[in-house]
Amino acid sequence: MDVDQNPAAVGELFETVTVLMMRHVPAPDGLSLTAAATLGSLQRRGPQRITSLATAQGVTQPSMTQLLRRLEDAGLVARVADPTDGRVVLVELTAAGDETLRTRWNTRLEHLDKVLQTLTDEERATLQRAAEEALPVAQKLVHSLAARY
Amino acid sequence: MDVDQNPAAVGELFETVTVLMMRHVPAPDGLSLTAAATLGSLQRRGPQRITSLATAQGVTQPSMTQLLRRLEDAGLVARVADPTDGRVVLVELTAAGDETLRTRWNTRLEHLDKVLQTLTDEERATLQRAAEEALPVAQKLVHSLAARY
DNA sequence: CACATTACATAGGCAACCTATATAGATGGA
DNA sequence: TCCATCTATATAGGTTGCCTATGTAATGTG
Repeated sequence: MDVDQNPAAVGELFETVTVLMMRHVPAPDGLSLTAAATLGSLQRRGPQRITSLATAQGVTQPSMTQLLRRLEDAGLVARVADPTDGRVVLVELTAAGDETLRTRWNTRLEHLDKVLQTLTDEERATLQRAAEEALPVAQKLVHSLAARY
Repeated sequence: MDVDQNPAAVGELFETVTVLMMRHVPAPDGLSLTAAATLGSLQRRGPQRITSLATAQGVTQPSMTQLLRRLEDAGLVARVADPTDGRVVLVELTAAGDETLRTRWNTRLEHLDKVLQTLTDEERATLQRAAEEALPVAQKLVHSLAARY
């Protein structure tokens, strides 16, 4: 198969996947994309300051402050003072936040799985194979892009 | 490579791609995901009624009415009376809407391409190959899900 | 010690979704 | 024909999540 057969395939696939995930896979906990990604970052990297979280998610600091207030009201994150700098507020994931994130992931994965059942075995295998090849590359991409902080 | 090595690879890839597209690829025209997808539907399938567009995009009819008012104010769509049914409003893409959609696609593709340049040649080839395999399957998925109307 | 810088919070506004409801046209039966 | 009902869209009012502009407290610096 010629590699240059469809140079826009990556773009088309990415747009298609985005529509699929945003429109057709529910977020049962009502978490927005930014909220879920922020919790995910706290889960993977531990407590972080608000400005860092804002930069990593590509939103302004006031937006992140507001989002974190909602997440704190919901008991999913907690604010901790930074002992070395009185201006800084460190945000950490609570046990409830961790649990919510795990449940969200499971629920979305189950739903996606159900959606994938409408495909043939062969189509599913194709998708599986392609995903396993592409995943590390895509993760490297997002990681390098989110690392501006 | 074992197909069952990472059963959640599809889910992880799809979440990763969604974050990449929603957070790191700009929408220069300020079109929301729903707005762009609605214009795309009008471009591919021609004039449609408001209720159909709402169902296809998974939003309520009032939300679609409101979105279309904004798009109409921006000159991207036009309302046409249905000669056979006085209640119905058919919505069609204007020339400006068509142009906006093409520009959006090109801009986003260019940006994505720039982002992909941070990868090695080999990684890009892997992504390209995987995308070409997965694209038809993903398109079939979204099409069957959006076809509830 | 005064002044700039940094980290976060607050205020006010807009976009894009929602539910509930109103209105105009179509349709079907007495 | 006429009235009731259904259908397609519009309107009203509320929430979330983003924005810019600005305020405040802590830190660093000449």
